[in-house]
This record gives sequence, structure tokens and C-alpha cells, in this order.
Amino acid sequence: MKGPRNLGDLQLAILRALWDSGEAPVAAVHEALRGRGLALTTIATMLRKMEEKGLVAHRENGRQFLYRARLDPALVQKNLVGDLVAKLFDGDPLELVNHLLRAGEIDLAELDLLRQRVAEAERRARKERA
Amino acid sequence: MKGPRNLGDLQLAILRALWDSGEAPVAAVHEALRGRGLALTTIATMLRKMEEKGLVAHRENGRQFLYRARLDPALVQKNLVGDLVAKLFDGDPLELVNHLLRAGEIDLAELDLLRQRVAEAERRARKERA
DNA sequence: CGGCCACAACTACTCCGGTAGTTAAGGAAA
DNA sequence: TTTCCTTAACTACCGGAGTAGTTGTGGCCG
Repeated sequence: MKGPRNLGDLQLAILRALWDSGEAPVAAVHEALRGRGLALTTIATMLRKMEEKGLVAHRENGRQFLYRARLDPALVQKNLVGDLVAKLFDGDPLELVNHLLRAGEIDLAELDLLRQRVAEAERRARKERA
Repeated sequence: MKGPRNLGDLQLAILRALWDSGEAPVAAVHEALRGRGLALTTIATMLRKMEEKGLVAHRENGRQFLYRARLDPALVQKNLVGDLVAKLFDGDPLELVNHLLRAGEIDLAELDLLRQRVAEAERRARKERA
């Protein structure tokens, strides 16, 4: 239940790559992050460090190591978002949404979609309160 | 226009304290963060480092320094939130809201409020599109 | 006047994310 | 078999956040 709050940029990117692949050798992760122009050994080192901390795990497949994430994406999201909300919005998620709306980050079509989602969530919440 | 994305935990807390006070001596910031059990010199050091980076500024008042934040809260929020959205939700803010809704972070009363806010934002957006 | 106190300045250290070179060992190719 | 390539292991280094002790200096209080 405890995904650490201190995920670096690269670490998160690596996790995302692993979430997408399920299981992947170092080379594949490296390829997925090609945009960053990092050395293969950098990725390997990072993966090893992350394994020490329990963020990922590996199994051997002949020559290669196959890595997989040990964290649930939803959990990581919850932690990171929760952290941000705590630090920036006094722990009130609604303030975050408010910020998004005010900052005009969401366009008209999306607003429409959002309204439906909210209504949905409302129904769900109402039902759950039984 | 460019608030850096790399704000540490303490730095953000300090900024928040300054935003609340407008202008404050080291001792006041220290007091505001008393919950963390930090030494006064720690706060002073941090403030000095932050000044080097242009995050805060000070003016002298007798022998004390009065610090103030040089960053607009809204801007910092925008940067940090934008960063998180980029790293975690492929740059789609709507996905963030979605996550919030699904994770049940927002209760029923708030959902109601949220729906109104969305409708408001929608009206605003529609008008602005002139 | 003399000592104490508040506060800024300087210095030092730890931890960790990020980055990568070098080395070693196993398999493949010539 | 000898060479080379792939890939994991080890080692090293930098920068920045965070933490705090020590020193110096001017003001205040007795």
C-alpha cells in the first residue's frame, strides 16, 4: 500500500515503460526512453537501484534480465497526486480541479465531457452510500 | 514566466509561508514551519540558497532580513501541476481529474460544488470564444 | 562599561537522483 | 579456437536538497 513519494523523473519514466510492456529487458526500456538520449548503462544502473528499493523486480531469461514494475500505476498516481495536493492545495483535491479550470487547461469539449464524468461519479457516490 | 519545476518539499513550504505573510523575517518562517522540528539555521540557510536562485529576495530592516517570495503562487501551481500531468497523465489534465474522481478523493457535497464550477467554466469558455 | 543575545555569514556534511565509464563473463561468429 | 559483441556488475562522480554547527558582529541590558 505504500508507494514512496520520492520518485524522480527518470524513475517514473522507467516505471511507465514497464507498465506499458509488462516485462521488458533493459534494452527495451532504453529504447522506450530513447528521446532522452541516455546511455544504456544509465538505464541499467537506474533499474538496479530501483530494484534495491523494491520498485521493480527482475527474473533471468538466459543472458538477459527481464524487469517488471512492482508498483500499481493507480497507487503511484494516488500517492503523487495526493502529495502534490497536500503540498500545494492544503490537501484539498477540489482546489486542484479548481486550479485546472481557472488556468484554462481544459478546453470546451473537454469541459463537456468532464461534466458528464462528474455526474457519473456523483451517481456512483450516492449509490455507494448505502 | 518560468518558475522552476524542481522545488523541494521544504522550499515549497517556505514559499507558502512567505505567500501567507507577504514579508517575513527568518524567525517567523521558522515558526510557521515549527511542525517540522528544524533548526533556525536550517531555515536561514535554505532562504539564502533560495535567494541565490532568485526564488526569494530580502531587504534589511535593522539587523534582520525580511524575506519575500519572488514567485507568483498561481504560476508555481501551474508549473508543478503541469509537470505532474505531463509525467503521469501524458499531458492530459482531464485524466488527472478523472483519477481524482475514480479514486474517491472527492466526496458527494464536493462533487455537487464541482459540477457547478464546471458549468461556470464552460460558460466562461463559451463566452471567451468570441 | 562589560557580558550576553540575536541573528547573519560561512562552512561542512549526508543522501539520493542521475549519469556513465570500465570490467568481467558468456555466447556467437569467423 | 580465437576474437568480438552483448549485457550485467562494479565503481565513480556531480549536483542539489536538506540539515545544522561555528563564527562574527552589533545591539541591549544590567
